[in-house]
Amino acid sequence: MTDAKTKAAATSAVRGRRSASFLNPGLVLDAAMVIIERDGPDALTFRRLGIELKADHTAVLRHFGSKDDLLIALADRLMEEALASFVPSENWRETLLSLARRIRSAALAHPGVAVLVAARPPRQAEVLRAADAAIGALRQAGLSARDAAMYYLVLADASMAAAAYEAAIVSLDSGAREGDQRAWRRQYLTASPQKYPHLASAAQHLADVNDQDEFETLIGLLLDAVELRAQTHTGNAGETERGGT
Amino acid sequence: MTDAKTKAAATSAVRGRRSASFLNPGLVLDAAMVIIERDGPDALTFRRLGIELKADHTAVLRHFGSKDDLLIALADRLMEEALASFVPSENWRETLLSLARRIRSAALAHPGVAVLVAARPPRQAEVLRAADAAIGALRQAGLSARDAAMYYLVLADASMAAAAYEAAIVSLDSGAREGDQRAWRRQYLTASPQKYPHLASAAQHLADVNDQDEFETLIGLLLDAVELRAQTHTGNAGETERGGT
DNA sequence: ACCTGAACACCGTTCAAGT
DNA sequence: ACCTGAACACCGTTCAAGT
Repeated sequence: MTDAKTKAAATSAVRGRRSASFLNPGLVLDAAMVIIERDGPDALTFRRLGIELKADHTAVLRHFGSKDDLLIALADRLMEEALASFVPSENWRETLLSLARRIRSAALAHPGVAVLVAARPPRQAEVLRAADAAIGALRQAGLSARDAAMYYLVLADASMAAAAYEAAIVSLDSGAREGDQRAWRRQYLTASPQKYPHLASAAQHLADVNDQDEFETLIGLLLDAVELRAQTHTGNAGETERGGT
Repeated sequence: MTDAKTKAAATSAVRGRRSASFLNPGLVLDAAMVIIERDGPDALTFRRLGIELKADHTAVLRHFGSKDDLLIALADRLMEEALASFVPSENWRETLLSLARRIRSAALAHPGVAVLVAARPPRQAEVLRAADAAIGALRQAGLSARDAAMYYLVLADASMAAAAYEAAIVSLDSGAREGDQRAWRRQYLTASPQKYPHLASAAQHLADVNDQDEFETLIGLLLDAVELRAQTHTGNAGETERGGT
């Protein structure tokens, strides 16, 4: 890192120019985040990047081979931002809850980026650290290595999927989002109590739920069930009773 | 419906032509589904629709005002397909499990469509019927109307989000998907056991998990936790102990 | 009432040319 | 070693014109 910077500075000094290149991957990613958060995910184009960076729109291709490469790099940056300040707690539930909340916060802080990159697994050391902490927490709860692996995947993917889903709705242009929301509320609030008695009796409660409560409830339910299974297995004999593969 | 068809037939008879219009919304949606499943979600363009329908690419705009309108109609069709054959079971867990599985099956049968439309709530009577059955199942489990509303949303959105997440990964062009998969597996299978002891001990188990087992585990955990809370509340006094609003 | 086709303002990516 | 700018093969959407 420092080495590369030094070398770049030396090169430009030798050439007697301000710099050999005024663009670098970090600057491109900064500009990409700015564009997405300011103008939405659809606004991320090479031509807009060119304007933002005051360079020709094809110059970016010297640092990222394609738009897909740019998206993968954005995924890494988002995950790094989500997990950099994470520290495992002594309490295993706290550890897992903190990870889930960090994923959601990062996705909602940059919904446009989250929508673009949710399906791309990051290639980032931070993720290994978080995965290790999460699996450790599940072992601490009393689960076998195999169960811990499965429940880690369920928790991680459920958090990612729920966060991306919320981000996708937030990322719709506000016109479409409000139209959708209004249409759906109207539909269940005015549903026939004869045809849909259960829906009608719960309709007002449905309208009252907010997204954060829903996410917290989702994670809370999953952790409750994990805790229940960990206790059951411990109570049985410290081994799962299901047969091997 | 029949009325409109009759009128259209009469018009073409009067005109002495084969038909007043050879395009209609149903034909356009059929063609859109064919294109997406055959060539991927990015291939859904008006020009490709024009070729598929043997019409000018702007003719579609006579039936759907914009591409967004087309996507909303596709969302409706996908949800209708998922829920049309659904019948509630006497067992509340079966009812909820069946709904979750139907959502996943529909999304994986048409992953390209699912990716495009996951964030758009459908405006479809089938969804009201399913929501009523799901909330009824939760009441049957012993939950209050408010808890049933919350848990319905959690279950429905978790199913949708997980199905859309899986569909998004399936929809990546196979080159990108395999590269992602390989990179991520390699990362945790070769992770340093000193730095990441818990991850290293669970790595082989992580590699063995398949997507369907993961989805079933997710829904199983959620239903277990819902059952646990329903029992707890019933045991207390038939009322939740938390304060109002 | 529906379809056509030209046109407009955009895309990502390639490639020869500059410095 | 990096940037430029023309070019190519695409997009969604509009609009005057046909039948």
